[in-house]
Amino acid sequence: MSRLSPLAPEEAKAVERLESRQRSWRRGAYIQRENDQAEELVILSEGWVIAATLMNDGSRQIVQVHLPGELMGSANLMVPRVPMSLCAITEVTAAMIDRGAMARLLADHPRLASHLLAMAELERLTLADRIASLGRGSGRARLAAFLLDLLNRLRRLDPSVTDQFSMRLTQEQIGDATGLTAVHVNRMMRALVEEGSITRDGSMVTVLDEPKLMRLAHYVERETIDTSWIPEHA
Amino acid sequence: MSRLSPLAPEEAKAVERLESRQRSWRRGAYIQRENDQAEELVILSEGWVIAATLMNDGSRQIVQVHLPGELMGSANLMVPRVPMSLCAITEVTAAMIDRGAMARLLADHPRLASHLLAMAELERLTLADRIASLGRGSGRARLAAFLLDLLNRLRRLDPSVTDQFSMRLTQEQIGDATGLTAVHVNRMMRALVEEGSITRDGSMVTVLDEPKLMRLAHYVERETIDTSWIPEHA
DNA sequence: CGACGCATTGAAGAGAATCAACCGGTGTGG
DNA sequence: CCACACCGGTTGATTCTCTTCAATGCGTCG
Repeated sequence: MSRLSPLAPEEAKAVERLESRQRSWRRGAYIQRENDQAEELVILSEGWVIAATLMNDGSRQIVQVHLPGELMGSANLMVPRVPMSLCAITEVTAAMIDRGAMARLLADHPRLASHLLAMAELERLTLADRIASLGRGSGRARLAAFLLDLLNRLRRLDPSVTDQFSMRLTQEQIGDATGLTAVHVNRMMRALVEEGSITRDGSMVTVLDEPKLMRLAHYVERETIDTSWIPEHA
Repeated sequence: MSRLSPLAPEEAKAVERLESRQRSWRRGAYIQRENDQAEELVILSEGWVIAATLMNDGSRQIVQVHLPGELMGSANLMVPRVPMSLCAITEVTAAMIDRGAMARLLADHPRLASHLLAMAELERLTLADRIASLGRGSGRARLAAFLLDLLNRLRRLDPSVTDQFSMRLTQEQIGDATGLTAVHVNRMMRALVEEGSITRDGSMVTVLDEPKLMRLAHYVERETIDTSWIPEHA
């Protein structure tokens, strides 16, 4: 959260207290299941988590891939049932935050609502970009957008990341995220390799021609967010 | 906004003052253009507006259809450039809200940030549903979901709406929203008519078999939002 | 060793895009 | 007032992307 705009010391302390209740999950475990009673929000500290919804024909759509540091299930604050399953796709540790505790936090530190608002708006933009990618855009384009999104978010997380990262999703999961079948993901991945955009070595993906990928994906780099509108701390 | 949770009188007054600067646009006019300097948010009072982004291959993706009462371009508060064009598809009147005025409003009435947060989260859920619809789901399913979404939102807006509404988008625009071509929208629309799910008369669309449409669309009715977490007004 | 998860590859089929033409209504300028 | 252009909807024929079904290989783990 502090990446957006500095917190006052007592705000930071209050947030930290919330994060004390850490738990861990192994690969494949569900952190929250769709339609469960929504009691808690989750802050991801280690590992990758997917937010997905199951459709009544058995297919699955992965709506987001969460990386460490992100707040997950923020809608749980205000809906009675969990809208999307959260599933650990690697070893995961995360902090569970009670819905009531979150409400108290906002009551005690009203300025934090603005921070959450900024995060929510940012994610809304990301989702809008994903809608554009899914609605228009070939399989190759969707895949390119998906890879670039992951790469850029990992860069923000760890500045030592340059042009490669370890893909922690199976091709089946990539398909569920991009709206393709696993088979087609495989073929498109291969196509990206053959045209020289990327290379692969095991789970490692290296981006060779980023401008080309960006063009292919219609990728828009979202500019840094302006936080000057967040009220000053008293 | 007050539909979510009652506002204190002085909050309501402050919000109303913001909405005083009304303007109107004719069909087809742009209210905001992608990449413009982001100076203002917009509250829609009359008419329909689409939020769309243009891709570099010339195709367009409509991310949202805005109905009266909605806050549009809320991201403009925090990004330097308008992320998505707002285009009037009917006669439109709306209130322009200066970004600075919005910031002052949040500073003076910090509780309102919670309200905005609730609205943002709600829209995030809507966008997530749209992602699921676009990612998985045939043309018919996407179209069904699109129609049901509009119908249900119009119902919330005007309780006298039961099973029909006037579709204000052209088939080309429906295609841009559902990720299909205009031609295919036409065929799928026709298919929905032939299977007895809907009928059409001019721009009027009547839903004949709503349960069937909902099954087809994997439609999930989002439950009412819980606002008990919003801090009490002092 | 055998089961299983995951990546890979081939062949066939379905769904959607593309290209092209036509139609009715509406507006508009001569 | 009419001719014409234009927009939006409709339809047919063709092409292509992606899915589906099926089989194989490879590494890991019990």
